[in-house]
Amino acid sequence: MDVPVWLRSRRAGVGRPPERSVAEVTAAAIALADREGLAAVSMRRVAASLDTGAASLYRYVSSRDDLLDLMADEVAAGYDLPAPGGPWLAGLLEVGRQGRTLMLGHPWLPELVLTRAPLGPHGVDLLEHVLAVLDGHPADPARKLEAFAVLNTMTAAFVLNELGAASGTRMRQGAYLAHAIAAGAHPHIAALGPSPVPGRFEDTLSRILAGLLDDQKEKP
Amino acid sequence: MDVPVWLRSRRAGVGRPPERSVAEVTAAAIALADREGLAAVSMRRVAASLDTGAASLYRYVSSRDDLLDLMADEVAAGYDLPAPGGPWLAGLLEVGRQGRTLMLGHPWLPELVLTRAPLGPHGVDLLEHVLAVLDGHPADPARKLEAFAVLNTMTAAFVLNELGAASGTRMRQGAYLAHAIAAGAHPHIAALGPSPVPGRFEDTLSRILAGLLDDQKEKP
DNA sequence: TCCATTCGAGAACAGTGTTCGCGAACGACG
DNA sequence: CGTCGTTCGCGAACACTGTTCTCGAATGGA
Repeated sequence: MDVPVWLRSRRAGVGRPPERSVAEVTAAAIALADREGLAAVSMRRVAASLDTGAASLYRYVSSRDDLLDLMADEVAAGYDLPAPGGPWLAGLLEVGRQGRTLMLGHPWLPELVLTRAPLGPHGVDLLEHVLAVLDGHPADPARKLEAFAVLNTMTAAFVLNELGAASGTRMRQGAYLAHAIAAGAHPHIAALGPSPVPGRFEDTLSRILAGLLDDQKEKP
Repeated sequence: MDVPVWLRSRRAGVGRPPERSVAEVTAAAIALADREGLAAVSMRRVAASLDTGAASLYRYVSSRDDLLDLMADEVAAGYDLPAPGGPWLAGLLEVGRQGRTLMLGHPWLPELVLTRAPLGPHGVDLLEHVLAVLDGHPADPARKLEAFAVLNTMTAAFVLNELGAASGTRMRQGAYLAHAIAAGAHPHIAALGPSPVPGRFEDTLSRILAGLLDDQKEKP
């Protein structure tokens, strides 16, 4: 289909009524991903967790990618957006904090956020909220949109690193780094000392957003 | 294997010599990805482009993921790193510029950079260069490492957007955005006007890096 | 000339996303 | 109640996928 997943035509009271709903399918896929990771979310496995066949899912979802988009947007329903007000940076940091919590609870989300940018209903709500937070700010609309994208991207990338450090994924790159140090020829890397760990999330995000938006010498 | 791809044991002059090399396999995979995208890089298709069977590739590469890591690092060989010197921000911006060019030439790269962080030999060289550029800078080692990660992540994310805008991928989210605007209830989004396009790459990157590193009130 | 060692690669396994087609189930209408 | 148009469920099939097993072939050093 050419049309986005979220506004496909609804039924017209005629014909056999469906036994399940898009929301149920999405919920099953999210539960499966939470339990066994994104790779386990195959049409057959999702269908099996609903006691049905893989082909049936295509009545609710037009492709696996659609299902992934639905999953991401559904999790974005978990944002608890406060009324905008107060300093804009604090408002954006709150969004980042909540995003990080959501992603830590659904470790498959960062990859989805980083590689596709589908903006379903809840994503649009989030964007609306960010724009509201930035309401009095003098920056270009384009720059505000950019700030929204940077906020999401950096949060996802940060959480991906956090999760990679928790599992042993960090070991693999660390192993080669150690080799590169031992081989000499990389003095600055060697001078770093023993694996300095990246800093706090909020501090980093705050600096980045401030650099992007808090420029006192705005273009006239 | 537990050990990274880049330092697996070399041959010992005994037995039948291999007919191909890791570099050849990597080059074939890169050529295929350039031509038909990352999804086309299957073991069978890469093998076919080398006139051999899929199983043979496992003599050079221990998994498809390994091959992807090799591809990413091989492209990173294309950086032309100048001697460090001059203002650090200009040095980092030059790295970003070159990274963007590399990624625009290999549209499958951003996804790889965003979702995995394997740091092969050329990635390590790049890190060494960035640390050299940042040599006199007073920031923590951890923050310098973070700046390196942010530089790569933001470049990849930016190029991914650029590529998505060039193809019709942008249409899909734009379509739903338009619907959200028409439905009311999102006044700030509606106030943005007709699809403001994100700003220039170097300007954005410059602001972000400056915010991250150029803080005059460093912690004592 | 052996022969340990390595390489090449066909065959097979256990999956994958997606499409087709048909029987079954339903709401509205007569 | 019976019919009818429409929709749904889903088994079967297709064209792939990554990976492993296996075994014959090739090789260079002794």
